[in-house]
Amino acid sequence: MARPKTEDKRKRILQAAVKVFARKGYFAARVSEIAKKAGVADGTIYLYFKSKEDILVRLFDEVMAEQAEEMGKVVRNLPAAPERLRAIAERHLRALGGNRDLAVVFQVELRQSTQFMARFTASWLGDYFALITDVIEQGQREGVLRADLNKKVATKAFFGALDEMVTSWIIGGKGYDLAQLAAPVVDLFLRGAAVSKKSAPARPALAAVATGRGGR
Amino acid sequence: MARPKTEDKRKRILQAAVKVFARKGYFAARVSEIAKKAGVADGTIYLYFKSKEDILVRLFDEVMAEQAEEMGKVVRNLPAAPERLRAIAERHLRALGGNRDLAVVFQVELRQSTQFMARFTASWLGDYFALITDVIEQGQREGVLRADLNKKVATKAFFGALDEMVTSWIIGGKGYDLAQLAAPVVDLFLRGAAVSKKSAPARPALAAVATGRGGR
Amino acid sequence: MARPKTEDKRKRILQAAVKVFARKGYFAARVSEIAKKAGVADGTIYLYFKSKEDILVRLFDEVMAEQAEEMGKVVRNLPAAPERLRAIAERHLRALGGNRDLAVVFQVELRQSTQFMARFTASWLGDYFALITDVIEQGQREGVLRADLNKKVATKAFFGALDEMVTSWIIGGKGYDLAQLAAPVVDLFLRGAAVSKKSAPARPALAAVATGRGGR
Amino acid sequence: MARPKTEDKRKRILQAAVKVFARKGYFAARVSEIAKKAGVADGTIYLYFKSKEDILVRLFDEVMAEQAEEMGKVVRNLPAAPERLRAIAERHLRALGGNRDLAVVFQVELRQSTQFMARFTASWLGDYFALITDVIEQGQREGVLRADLNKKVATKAFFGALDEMVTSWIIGGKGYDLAQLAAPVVDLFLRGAAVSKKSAPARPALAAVATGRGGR
DNA sequence: AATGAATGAGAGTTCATTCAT
DNA sequence: AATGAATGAACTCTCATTCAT
Repeated sequence: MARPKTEDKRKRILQAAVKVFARKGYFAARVSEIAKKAGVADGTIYLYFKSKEDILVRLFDEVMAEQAEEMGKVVRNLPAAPERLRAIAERHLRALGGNRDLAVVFQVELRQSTQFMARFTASWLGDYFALITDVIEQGQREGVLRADLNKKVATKAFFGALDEMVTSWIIGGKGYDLAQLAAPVVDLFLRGAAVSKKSAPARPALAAVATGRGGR
Repeated sequence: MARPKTEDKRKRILQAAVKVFARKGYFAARVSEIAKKAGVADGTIYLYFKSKEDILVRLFDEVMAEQAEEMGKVVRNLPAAPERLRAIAERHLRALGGNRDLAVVFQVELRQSTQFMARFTASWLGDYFALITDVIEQGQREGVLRADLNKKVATKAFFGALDEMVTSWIIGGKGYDLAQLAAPVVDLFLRGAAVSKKSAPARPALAAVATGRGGR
Repeated sequence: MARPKTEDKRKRILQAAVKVFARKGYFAARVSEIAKKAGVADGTIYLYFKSKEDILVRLFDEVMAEQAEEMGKVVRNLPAAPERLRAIAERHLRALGGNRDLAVVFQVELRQSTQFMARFTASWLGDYFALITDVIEQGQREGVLRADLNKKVATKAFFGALDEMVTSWIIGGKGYDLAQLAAPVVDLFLRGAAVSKKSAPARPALAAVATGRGGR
Repeated sequence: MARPKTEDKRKRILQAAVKVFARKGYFAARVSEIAKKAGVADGTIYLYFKSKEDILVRLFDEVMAEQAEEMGKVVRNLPAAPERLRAIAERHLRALGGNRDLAVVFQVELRQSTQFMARFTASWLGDYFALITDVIEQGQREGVLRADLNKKVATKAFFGALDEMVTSWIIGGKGYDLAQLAAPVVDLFLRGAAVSKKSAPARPALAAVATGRGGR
């Protein structure tokens, strides 16, 4: 029964870290404050993590591992590329929209330095990008996505759009439901902003859906 | 001509700061290193800037003021919304793609903290977003952009896509020409990733899938 | 007995500070030198004191608290005003004459600024003045001290005389016994410097006491 | 006509220094602030003074030279020791009571360090003490002052009493006339605080003088 | 004589990390 | 495993002084 208590402590430290990093920023965050919030002694943190930076790294890794697994499941359960993209967007926005502190850490604190970013890109973010690229590729093979699309550009544009939704949501602090933006974002990604040259007066039905909210 | 030497010194400090911030990151950057690289004494920096943070802030403000002005000119000289978006994208990518160090500072260092970000958003970034939103609105009025588009979401998606191009370019370190991505990004933004349903009889089945509902 | 080591460390820092302040002066004193002399790390000082200034303030407060208590006891155990004044003078001179470094800190370093002085006056020095004034008042009521005396002026003159004995002793550096000056100072304060017009050939006994040494 | 302007500048610097030292304290005083208040450039100060400390030293020396001369005159013009002491006290208190800023510098700033104090004592203060001692000695020879008095102790007590009047006046900040304390202080010094045992009815005339006012 | 931009040495303080208990 | 007192390296900024003009 030693493990559960131990695991509990580790988790408490991680949760405390999310809060402190989010409120103060990684550099201004004090290890002693994380310890205090986690209800452990300063030194105890070093029984579970190598260093302050290690806390941030593990945080990212663990959240990402969880997300990656679920993301994989979700995608596998859907057949067509558009639905898959929609599901990805929704998960992405729901995961971060559900925990503002975590979102702050992911959007802001994890981007402290080129080295940090390069490292994360190399590990999890690379996988995420690969997942999106795969779906796009599949869409192209199946003929639902334009074959003349540059896959990499499309992948980055897709991710960049989602990423910006999250960042704006954090900064805006308006508290709207982030996940609701999944639909309009994916719709825009698929159909584009321009009026389809041959399409008639546009579909009023869809318009109603796509409009709606979407705070800044 | 009263202080060419003085202005020169100020500029040298700013340029040195870009380099040092880019290589070390804002926090790890040492004021003394900036001074050394600028060829001035440590104390001299404080004749031109209030603090280390002030250097970063001025850097951002001055680059942004310059960009904002040129961005305004560029947009005013073009009539249609699509061309304007293309011009914005090109300027955006060219401005950052032309100076990797500056790009690093803008993509990474300036996003150190929510406070920093909120502050920059409030000043220049807000104007930039407004400019994009205006162009989109105009396009909607003129009937070239879909009227059922959520302007804010579209603005963020547009910016987010560009932003991610820059970030990926920095991290990739591959050294390709960033500005070349302007065309595909804008094309994707305008036409979308999906195959246009009516342009060619297309595959009805798949088209139905791509249309689908508006999501959630 | 929970923290003999801790208390010991605090005391060692205070003692080291007295020495360093006395030799170098408050401003020129280096925190690192105090730490070294106390046998602790620089940072350790900040576990016990808020700042360099705080060391000085605590030093004063703690010495004064101790002195004030003993001074009160001494005075309460003596009935007549003259004896009480004599006891005060003796304690005052003995307290500072027993530790030259401490005396330097009290006579010189603590008077660095009007703010410092005002602050100390407001706290302990005010109490000390009040004690002296009380004794003088009592003497007047009892008819041993002249009723036409301005109490406040007398209080300041009494304190000023003692204070100057200490200062001169410090600067002179001759190393005589400061406490021996208590008798002549109080004698002068009580009887005055002038020849008592009606008093006969003067009292040889007291003269012997008042003369003695007391070099500057 | 070069000299007057130059002398004027030197004087302006000295006057500015008195104000700044008094308000900020010697250490916190900024040379640039003195320059600004004197209406000269920072560098100009170094044409007239060797260093910041030199300003303080000159300040003291010049004021003291002036005072010493006048003090000498005053004393020479009076025959008896008691009158001379009264004149000294009055000059002392009037000189400092007439210029609070100067008084602050003399009472507080000049006592920054044992070295400072020792130095000043060695030069002017030593002369001042010698003057007082001489007068006391003379009084003893003439039989107006007690022969059994320790001259040095009496000198210090006399000076200390005056010194404390000034310090209290500065700290109190009440703004009463400092010079008015000369009479009661000297009266106390000469006649003492105790009721003269044999002079029963006491001298009403002197009593009236000794009472009077006398700020806090 | 006067200027004031430039210099650069210098120190208080913080805080991640360690380690004796 | 847990503690938390102790460590000490590290860094921004200030300001007396200089010197080219």
